[in-house]
Formats: sequence, C-alpha cells, structure tokens
Amino acid sequence: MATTTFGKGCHLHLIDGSAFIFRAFHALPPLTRKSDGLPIGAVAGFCNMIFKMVEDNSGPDAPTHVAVIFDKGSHTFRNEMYDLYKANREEMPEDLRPQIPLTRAATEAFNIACKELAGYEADDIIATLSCQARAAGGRVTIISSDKDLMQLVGDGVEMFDAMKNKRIDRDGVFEKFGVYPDRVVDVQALAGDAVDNVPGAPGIGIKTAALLINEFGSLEELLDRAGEIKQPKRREVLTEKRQQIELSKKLVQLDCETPLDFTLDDLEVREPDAEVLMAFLAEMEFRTLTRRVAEKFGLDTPAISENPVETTGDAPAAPDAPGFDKAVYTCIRDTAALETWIARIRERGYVAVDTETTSLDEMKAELAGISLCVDAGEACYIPVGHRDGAKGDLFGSDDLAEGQLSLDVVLTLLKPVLEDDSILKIGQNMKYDAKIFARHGIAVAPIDDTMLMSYALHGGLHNHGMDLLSETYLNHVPIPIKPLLGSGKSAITFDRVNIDDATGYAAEDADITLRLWQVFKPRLHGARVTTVYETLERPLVPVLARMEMSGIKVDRDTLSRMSNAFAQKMAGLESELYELAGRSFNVNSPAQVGEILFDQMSLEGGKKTKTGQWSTPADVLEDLATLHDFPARVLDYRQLQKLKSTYTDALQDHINAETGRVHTSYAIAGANTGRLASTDPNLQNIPVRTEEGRRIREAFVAEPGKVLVSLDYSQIELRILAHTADIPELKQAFADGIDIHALTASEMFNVPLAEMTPEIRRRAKAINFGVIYGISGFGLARNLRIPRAEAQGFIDRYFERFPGIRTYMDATIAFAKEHGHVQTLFGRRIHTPEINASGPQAGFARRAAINAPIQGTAADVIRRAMVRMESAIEGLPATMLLQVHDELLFEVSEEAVDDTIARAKSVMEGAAAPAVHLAVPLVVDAGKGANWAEAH
DNA sequence: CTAGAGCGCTCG
DNA sequence: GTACGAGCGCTCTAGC
Repeated sequence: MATTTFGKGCHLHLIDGSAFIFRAFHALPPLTRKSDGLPIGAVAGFCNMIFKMVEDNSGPDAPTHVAVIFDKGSHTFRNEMYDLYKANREEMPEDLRPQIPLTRAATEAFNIACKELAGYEADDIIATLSCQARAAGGRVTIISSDKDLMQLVGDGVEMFDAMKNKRIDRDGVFEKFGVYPDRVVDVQALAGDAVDNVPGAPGIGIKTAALLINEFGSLEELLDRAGEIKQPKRREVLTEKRQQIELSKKLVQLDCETPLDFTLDDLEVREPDAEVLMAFLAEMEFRTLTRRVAEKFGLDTPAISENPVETTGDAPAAPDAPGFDKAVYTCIRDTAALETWIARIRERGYVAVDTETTSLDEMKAELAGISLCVDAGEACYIPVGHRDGAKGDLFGSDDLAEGQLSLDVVLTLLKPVLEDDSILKIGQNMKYDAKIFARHGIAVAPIDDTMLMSYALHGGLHNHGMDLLSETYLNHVPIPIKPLLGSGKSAITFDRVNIDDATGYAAEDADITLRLWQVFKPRLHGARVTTVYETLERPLVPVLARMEMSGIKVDRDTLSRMSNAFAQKMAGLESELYELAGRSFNVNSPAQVGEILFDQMSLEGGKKTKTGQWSTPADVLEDLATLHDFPARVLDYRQLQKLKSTYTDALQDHINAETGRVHTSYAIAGANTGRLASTDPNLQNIPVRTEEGRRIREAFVAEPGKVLVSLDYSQIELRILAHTADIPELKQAFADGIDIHALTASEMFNVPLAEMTPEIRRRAKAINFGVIYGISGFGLARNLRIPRAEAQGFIDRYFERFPGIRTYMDATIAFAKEHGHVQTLFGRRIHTPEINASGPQAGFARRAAINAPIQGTAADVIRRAMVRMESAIEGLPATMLLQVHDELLFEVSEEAVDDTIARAKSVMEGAAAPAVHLAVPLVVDAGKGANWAEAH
C-alpha cells in the first residue's frame, strides 16, 4: 500500500483500548482458554470488536488510518497536579491483568498500530491525534464511550460506543452533559468525578453544573460572578472552593499537545498478515472467530483441539492429577535438599506452604515444621522443632534417626522465598501461618488462600475447613490428626509426633492445599467472584494478622475485683434461692430451675423444649417475675453468672503472659454473610447493654499516654436497606440526618415528628429491625410483647407505607430461587441451598436470604474500610485493634487522636466508593477514652 | 473420662 | 414453628 500523507478525505479511527477491555471484562461472560484456564474473555471481546470493524469498514466511510491507544502505567502528569487523582481507583482484577498484554498482541496481529505513552493517559493521546487530524483537514471517529472524551466531539469528530453500537455526536454529548462539547470540561470541573477522584464543587452535580454554565456562558465567567448567584449554598461553595474547581478543570482537560514519537501517517490502515493473525487466534483458541477470519481471507481453518468453554464455576477438577501417596513425600533434613526445593519453587513461581506447630493459639505456638508443595503429589516436610517424646529434648542435625535442621537455618533459607514478590505463597487459612512466620520476622507475601477462595465460591454451601474441601473437591479423605496427637489428658503436641508420621501428615496438607488451589483458582472468574476474593477476602489476611498480634491491653486487677464482687453477690442470691425453693439445687441447670418453677410451684405459662424439659429463657422468667421472687432472683443470678464465667473469669485466662494483652482471632470465612467472627476469646460480644455489664469494658484499656478511639457506623444496615430497596422517604431522612425510627413511626402512625413519644418510636424501631431480619407477625409480636394480630397490623401498614420494601423482599427471594444464591452490592455471593425447601425450613431460608444482602453489604463496607485503613493512618502513632461488625477500635497516642479520627472517619464514610455508589450517606460516630467503656 | 448436644446469654 | 448473623460456658448424657 502506498504511503499517503494524512489530509483532507482521510478518516482516522482511534480505539480506546484500555477502556474497551475493562468494560468488556465486566460486561461479557467470563471465558477461559480451555487448554490451560487462562482468562481471555476481554481479549475475545476485543478481537470480535476489531474484526467487526474490519468487516464493516469496507465501504466509503472506511477509515484510512486507525490506531488502538492504551494507558501506560498508573502515574501520569495529573498526579503531579493532584496526588489523589484516581486514588480511589480499584486495583485491576487479577483475571484482567494477563489479558492486557494479550490485547496488545491482538492489535498487532490485526496489524493495527498500537500506541501508548508513559506519563499520559490514553485519553490525552487520543485528544492529541484528534487535534492533529482535524488540523490536517481529516475526520475522526473515537471508538469509546468514556465521557471524558466527549469534550473532543464535534466539527468532524464523532464518538462510537462499540458495545452499544451507538454513535455519539454533538447532540449526544448535549444529552449527557446538558452542554455542547466545548463546555463539557466546565461542567465536569464543577460536577467532579467520584471514580477518578476529581473533587469538583461539593453538592453540585452534572445537572446543576450545566444550568450554571448555560446561564453564565463559561466556568471562568461563573467563578468571577459567583457573587450574583441567589442560592446561598451554591454561592458559598463556588466562592470558597474556587481553587479546587479550577484544579478540577485542569484535571479533566485533555492534553492536545502530548509529545508523540510518531505521526498520523504512521497510522495508515494496513492489511493484516493472514498467517500471523490466524496463528494468534488459534493460540487463543477462538474457534468461531478463527473460522470467520479464515473465510474472509479464503484460508483453511486450522484445527483447534478444544472449544473455548464458558466456565460456570463448576470446571472439572484436574482429571489427570496423580493420586495421594505418602511414600512420595520427603522429609528434609539437610541444607542441600532444602536448596533443591527452593530452586524448584523459584523456577515455578508458586508454592503451597503449611506450618505445623505446638498450639492452635498462634501467639503461643512454637514451630514444629514446615511443609511445601509445588507439584500435586510431591511434597516435603521440614522438621525444625521436633522433640524427644520422653525427655522433651530438641533433636539436632546429628541425631541419626530423628535428625532435623535448625529453625534458624531453615528460616534463613526460606525467608527470601516467602518474602519474594514474584513467588506466590499458597495456604489454607494463611492468616495462621503468616502470624507464625511474622513472629519469626518473616512477612509472607504475596499470598493466595484456598479457604478464602472457597468462601468466595461456596459461601453458604458448607464450611471451608481443609478436610471438608478435600473430601468435596478432591475426593480424598485426609489423614486424620487424632491418631497422631491423641486426645484429652494424654494428648501430645505436634513437636512430639515422630518425624516419619509427621512427614506423612504435614506434607499431605501442603499437597491438598496446592490441589485445592488448582481447582479453585480458575473457577473464581467463572463464578464472577474474583473481585470479591481479591478486594474483600485476601487483603484482609495481613490486616487481621496485625490486629490480632497487636491485641488489646486488659487489666487483670479490674477483672479480678469484679469477679470477686460477682461471686459475693451470687452467693447471697444462691442462698436466697434455696430459701425460696425450700431446698438446694443447681441454679445453673435450666432443667432444675424449670422443675421448681413449673412442677413444684405450679406457675403457669411454662413450655417445654424439644428434649422434653421445662424451658426457662429470660423472657419467660421476666413474665413470671411479676408473680414471684424466685424467677426474678434466677434472672439476677444468671446475669451475674454470665458476666463472671464468660467475661471476668475467662478473659483473665486469655491475657497473654508475654504481651499482657488479649489476642483474639478473627475468622474471615466464619459467618455466611461476610461478617467476621471473633474467637478465643470472642471480643465481639463484650457486654454493653446493661450498666453492670458495660463496666467490664473498663478493663479494656489503653497503654499510658494513649487512648482508645472507637468509630462506628450509624444505622448502616438501615441505610443499606433504604438504598437497596430504594425507599425515597428513608433515603431522604438519611440525607437530612433525621432520626430514622421517629420518621418511620411518624409515617406509619400519622404522628408528626414534633409529637413523637418514646413508646411509638420504640415500636417503629422494632419494626425497622424486623424488616432487616425478614419480618414475621409472630416474631414482631414476641419482640414487642403484643398480640400477634396487632403486630401483623403494624407490618401491613409498614408495607403499605413503604411498598418498595415488599418489592425488595419478593425480588430477593425470586432471585435466590432462580440462582441459588443472593448477593451483596459488592458482588459477594451467599448461597441459599434451602430456598426451595418446604416446611419451616422454607421460612428460615427466606428470612436468611432477605437479610444476607443487607448484613453482607454492611460487612463488605467495613472490610473495605479496614483494608484501606492502614495506609490512611500510616505515619500516625495509631493502631487498629478490634472490629465489632460496625465498629473499629484503635489505640492512639493522645496527641494524634484528632488526626486519627479525621482520617479513619473519612475512610469509613467513603468505604463503599468507588465500587458501589450509595444513594444514602454513610455516617460514622467517634468516641475516645482511657478505656473501652469511655470510648464507645 | 471425654465428646457433643442442648440451653441460655452476650454482642451487632 | 418463626425474627438475621455469630461464640462460649454450663449441664447432662451417651459411649469409651
């Protein structure tokens, strides 16, 4: 083809490559290459789009010049102007990352120019080329739907949305922005952009911005004459935020003078080399496209062994995986063998790791050994802390039968591998192993966690322990630990297990972990949970590990004194109860309490539990307490018993001898909804509702010179409900900062807000919570202690007043029935296997399905806040210690309290963006104090 | 003697 | 038969 000079009559097509594949990745079904599971959905979408253009563009309107433009790197000249530019941007999904070089390769295979420039966005290159083409008298079509490019439209420049197959001209831009292209930047400067983190003028959206620009003619005119604006808020924001608005304009204004090292003439359309193109398409295993391309060029279709298959989340396990064989596992007792393994790991780029220790408490556990696996079926165990069973002496390298390398030697060799950025460490519940290694000065990264992959894939279906996963997904029953350790008093710790047995057990764990990873990893994309796994599960591992290792200081003396006081009171109550009953009995036994109440005293209203004994829960005893002292005293006793046994006594046993602090453990995959669960001890249920219970929080203290700072989301679940079910009245109330329960009461009972009584508000509050739980007449009646018919009346009125709630509930259940799962706003899936059951099960399943998206979205929000928190408070003398579902607790040096609160609050309130745009504000309240009671 | 179910209570 | 989601201490019993 003869080289021509770009000029009049020429038509330039500019394809926004980065934006296209990002959109294609999310919009198209997830496709993986059959032969190796490589995700290629976005590449396929891209190739189809390019091919379609090649086919369509043989007419008179065909481009004479064409280029695909990509972003290069994330740092651009805009970050020099404003360091927060695109700071909200999500990390690229891992399944998309490998597709980017493939898309460049595809562009080259089609023999289309592929351009990018460090320090500039694709948009700037597109702007520059557009300007040059216009200056030369040619026409331009920008293949993109990015609104940031709309400022270029007009006068011979058009846009084309390839996904929607829609042209965008001057009028199209006007539709979107309310102004013509030459004023688009002015509108964008005012409206800002949450996704790119362009600040704009707070409170002004696109519509208002367009109104103002149309009235004043330009942004500069508007800012100069802002004083003339009637609305005080607008006037104020335009005056006070002038600098911010001007900066925003610079950020959205595209650069038409990007220093390019090529000219328009270099972009002239070239015929693809058919063989190169066919080879590429065949390599991608695009069967249909390969055939169509072959037809177009009149070539034979090359044989492609496998069809690309859309994975639905049920991709088969590797069919040719070797069986499990203990005999193949090796025990590593010398450095040469260890170095061979390390070389193998480096060559492979990933390794499954498991640690064996002397305790389930990571803060006390000593390392007994480490197992590794890089190929299914072949694993090793490196003993480092095994001891003689009788004497307890550590085996050395010269113990012939039981020799082992020293811990120091092994960790020195493994540390560079475990910390190597280019080697993926795979574990089952990696938080445990990461904490063990962290205590030895090793920061394990990067990681994958098979437990968390399973949680993202199968949440709600089953638990995610290794034994169950192995049986379910590998069809293999792992070696049980019981026979090795024994149980009860005679149980031994893993360091006393003989090394041969330990090798068989431990190496298998690494083997299983690797195989689970091989099964789960390619399924994430098909099940559309890659982003959930990568942004809500995996990044929490190091964050929680650090929180757990920090622990919280608990004052033993305070607890001890309270325990003594409780014991005294309980002793008094005990004798009083014996007196009232006329005999001694075990107050801790509900069965015996029931006997005395209902058999001996013949009080009315008793019900039996399913095991046939009298039921004596607190609400029943509360009713009986009006008739008799005995049930009243039992209630008093039970409260003290609970506080003493679970809190003031048990917590003391959890104070770590070395740190003097209590270190809880968070289960990331514990709760079905996405919530964390706290165990050993549970620090998410420390009393707060009663005065006496709340005093236990006085024992949770800050170090001298520091304070505890608590930040909690206000009404987060109701806010999410208002957004999700799209209830205008509730959204408005949250926007206006109105008391939501009072508002509900006012709407339901026709009582003006000014005349609200606590009792009416209390009822509305119970209904609001009931809605979140999948309300029933029975449940509300029991909660409010009113007749069931009356409760049902309330519910009916509520649905009448807020019909959107009913719509949401019905739609959620219908979704669950159709898909077998519900999901949160962030895409977390919660499976609902019982949703089609009948009988009482059906009710449970329906209520759980209604609740899960709300509770789960709230859980996702705080997870995101936690993941972002560490960098947000970096440099401040502040440590995040605890999470209690909607609360984060920090320990902060006194002088940094205000800064910490400001930064943490900002992270928490903005945690939904940019992945989710909530139509209600998130509000966070803060408190501080010397102890948790004061801070909360 | 040990493990596990059942009950009841704590939290969001 | 019923509010959603969790964990833990105590009693009691089945089974070694």
